[in-house]
Amino acid sequence: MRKPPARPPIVPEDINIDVLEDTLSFYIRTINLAVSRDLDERLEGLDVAKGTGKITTLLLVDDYPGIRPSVIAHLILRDRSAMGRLIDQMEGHGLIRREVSPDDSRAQELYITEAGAALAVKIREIVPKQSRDFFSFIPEDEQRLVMDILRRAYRRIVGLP
Amino acid sequence: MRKPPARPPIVPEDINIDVLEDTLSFYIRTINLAVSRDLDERLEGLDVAKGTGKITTLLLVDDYPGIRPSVIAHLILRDRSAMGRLIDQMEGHGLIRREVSPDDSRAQELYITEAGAALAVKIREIVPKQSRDFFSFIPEDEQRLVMDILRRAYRRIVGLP
DNA sequence: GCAATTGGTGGATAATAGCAACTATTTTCG
DNA sequence: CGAAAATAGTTGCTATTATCCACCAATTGC
Repeated sequence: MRKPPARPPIVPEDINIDVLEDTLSFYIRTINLAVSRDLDERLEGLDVAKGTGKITTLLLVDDYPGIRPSVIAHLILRDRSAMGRLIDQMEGHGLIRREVSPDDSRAQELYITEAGAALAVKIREIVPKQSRDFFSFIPEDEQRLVMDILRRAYRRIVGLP
Repeated sequence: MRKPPARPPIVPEDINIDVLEDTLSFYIRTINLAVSRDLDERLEGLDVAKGTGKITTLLLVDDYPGIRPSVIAHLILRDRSAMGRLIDQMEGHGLIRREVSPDDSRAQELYITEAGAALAVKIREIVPKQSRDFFSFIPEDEQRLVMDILRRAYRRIVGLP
C-alpha cells in the first residue's frame, strides 16, 4: 500500500493559531521578535544594537542634556540597575558621559559626546527608515493608525500625558 | 541665592522621544516589554512562562496532534535548536511528548498529554483575557483594528496565506 | 548510488533580565 | 535638630535566552 502524497504532516497553510488569532499580545510579542532582529541587522556594527534601550537613551541624552538615568529608565521600562549597565556600556563606547548632578549629589546628569551626537544623526535616519521599510507592506495610513493607537498605549504605560 | 523649586531635572511630562515618536517599531518593542511582563505575572507558576514559544506550542500541539517541531518553530520565529530545547522543557514538565514520525524517521511528531491538555484549557482563558485587560484602555474597536493589521503583518512574516 | 536537502541535536558563548542587598544623599516631619 | 523614610545609583548573583555552528541521520533528486 502506497502512502498518499506523503502528507507533509501539517501544512503551514492550514494552520490556525487558536485563540491567539484574536490576541493582540501575541502579535505584539511575535512581531517584536521579527522587527527587532531586522533592526539589529541594520544597526550592525553601530555600537548600538540589541535592546530598545540604547537608541532611546542616545536620542534622549542628545535632546535633553543633563537628563537623568532614572528618567530614561522609566521611559524605556527598565529598572535602575539595568539602566546603569546600559550607561556603562555606552560610556565605554564613548557615546555619552556622566556627571554628578550639582543639584543632588545622589543623581547623575548625562551628556552626549561628539561621537554620540554623530551616531544620533545616523540613528535618526536609520531607525525610522527601518521601521517604515519593515512594515512597508502595510499601507501608509494603516501604519499611522496603528502607530497613533500604540503611541497612546505607550504614553499611558509610562505615564506621559 | 536660593535655588528655584529644585527643578526635577527634566520632568517626564515635557519629554518627547524624538524620531521614535513616529516609529512603529519603537512602540512594538516597548509595548512588548510591558505586555510580556504583565503576562508573565498572570502565568505565575503555570509551567508556561516567559517567551512566546510555550503558549503557542501548547495550543498548536493540542490542536494539531502530530505536528512537527519545525512547523511550530517557523510559526514562532525560532530556529530549530531553540525549538528543540523548548520541547525538552515542555516534555520535562509532562505537557507534551514526542514520537519519531513513521513517515520520516528524521522527523518527530508532537502529542499533547493529559496535563498539557488541561493546561491548554486554562491558557485559552487566561491569555486572551490578559491581552484584553492589558489593553483595556484602548477602545474595543481600535483594538480590533490594530489586531487586524498586525495579524496581516504576522501572517506575512511567517508566510501564512 | 551520490549529492544536496531536511529535521533534529548538542555545545559554547554571549547577552539579559530580574532580584535583592548596599551606600550615599536628600527629604520629611515630629 | 535629628531620626526615619525615600530616592539615585551600584553591584552581585542567578536564571534564562539567544545565536551560531558544527554535526548526524534520513530522505529526496537525478
